[in-house]
Amino acid sequence: MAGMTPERLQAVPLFQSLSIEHCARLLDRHLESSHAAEQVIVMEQDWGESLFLMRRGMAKVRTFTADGDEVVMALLGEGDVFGEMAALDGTPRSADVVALTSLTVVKLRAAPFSDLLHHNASLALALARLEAARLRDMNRRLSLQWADATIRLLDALAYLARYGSADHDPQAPIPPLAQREMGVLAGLARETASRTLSKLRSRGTVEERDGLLRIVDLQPLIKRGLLPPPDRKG
Amino acid sequence: MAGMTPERLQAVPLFQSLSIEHCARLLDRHLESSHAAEQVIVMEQDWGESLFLMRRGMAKVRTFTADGDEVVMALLGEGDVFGEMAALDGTPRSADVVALTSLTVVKLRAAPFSDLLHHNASLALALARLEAARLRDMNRRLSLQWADATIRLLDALAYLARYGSADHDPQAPIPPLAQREMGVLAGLARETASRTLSKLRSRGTVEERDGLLRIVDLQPLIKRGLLPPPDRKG
DNA sequence: TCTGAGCTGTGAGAAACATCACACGGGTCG
DNA sequence: CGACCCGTGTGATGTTTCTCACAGCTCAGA
Repeated sequence: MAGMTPERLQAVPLFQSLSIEHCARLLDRHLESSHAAEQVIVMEQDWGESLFLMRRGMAKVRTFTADGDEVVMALLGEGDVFGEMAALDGTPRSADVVALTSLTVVKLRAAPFSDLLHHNASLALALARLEAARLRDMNRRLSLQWADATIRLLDALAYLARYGSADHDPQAPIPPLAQREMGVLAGLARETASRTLSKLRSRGTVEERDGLLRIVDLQPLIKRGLLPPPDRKG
Repeated sequence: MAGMTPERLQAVPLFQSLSIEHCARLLDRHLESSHAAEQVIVMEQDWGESLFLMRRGMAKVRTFTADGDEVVMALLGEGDVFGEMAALDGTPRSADVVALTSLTVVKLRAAPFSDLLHHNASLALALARLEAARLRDMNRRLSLQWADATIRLLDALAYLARYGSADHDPQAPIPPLAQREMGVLAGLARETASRTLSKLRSRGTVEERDGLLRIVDLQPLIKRGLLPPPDRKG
């Protein structure tokens, strides 16, 4: 994949309202780097100076609770921007970002972004919309607290599928992850994830082909309002 | 309490960057209304046309899961703005707002707010910051999924205290709520909330005076990173 | 080819909560 | 005043999930 260009930056939803010149300014002294799965990309102390753009691949934002349990706060996929909250209000963040697949990220300087935010209402508005979308997603995840293991795992799989595919398709094939990863994402013990996955497979709700998992039947999620009903395009 | 004025609107954090004239414009044809505890203030279908400001009191934003369990997505206190997400992107919201205490809200028209957002970078930026702050709060609540009943309830109480007091003090006295309410907020059955509350009382972690609950010992929350350590002001 | 590490499947038991059930007490409204 | 409603405390029991334990498998490297 070729390097980052202002045109490619402008294609990112958050930056769509910016001129090419502004995009070029944001790319001043940027860094592009690739990482293997399981590598830690951003650590706690790195937040604040930079803004990141996922160029390719998938990652998770995670923290640990006081007693050492891992909590996944969000997934990041192609085109996602992160680190913008620290740039917004300077609050140090107690989370780090870890690659789930091999991936490429672009690291931008926070200062010019911050400057632009103060002068460009469209950019600030796009950012507010982005945060609002994330908030909606969190609301959805919060309501999963009351769901059983089956739904939680299925939702986690759909979540992985959406962030793993460029078009956010919940039925896209899911990159091979250890059951421990899926468990953490769904808030389940590894053993429970294993048993639940077997059940989903035997029911035909999910399917494994060439080592890739795919959700066959989205109905259980749609019924619970965890996914919008499928588009009926004319 | 007297009616709403542009000056009072400007005192709200979100609107601090606006001129008095702009604030006055936002107040064009606003409505102010009072509600008793447990009244539904905004219903699902009301979202989108209006922007709301909590003038006095406390409310909850709630939904129901597919199998009828209530989920509290957020609390709202004095000075909080809500309904802004629907105004931002027009997405209908599947939640309603219910008074927890007697309260007063101001209903503003979404259109002038939306106009202003497109032209005023400071306002849009303030909104983005607001959403980011809410996102942080949600991250915190998500990590509670792994905590036991005691911590969950204690956190819910601190949450109530902060939104019930003007200065966001987690040790402020908590308005009298039914155990069912506390349970819902903490994600616990009513009986579990009752038993857990007894335990907290007998341990001296919380205290009841004049029918008001108050958290005496914040340490359990601070230890788990659910509250920032107390300020040491000079 | 052997070895060890890490992942997976699965059983058995423990733990934490939910659920059901019911007694008690304080209001309110006839 | 008495019947009733609603909230509370608390026992008993049920369910779900976690935890511990272990065996089989695959793959990388000596």
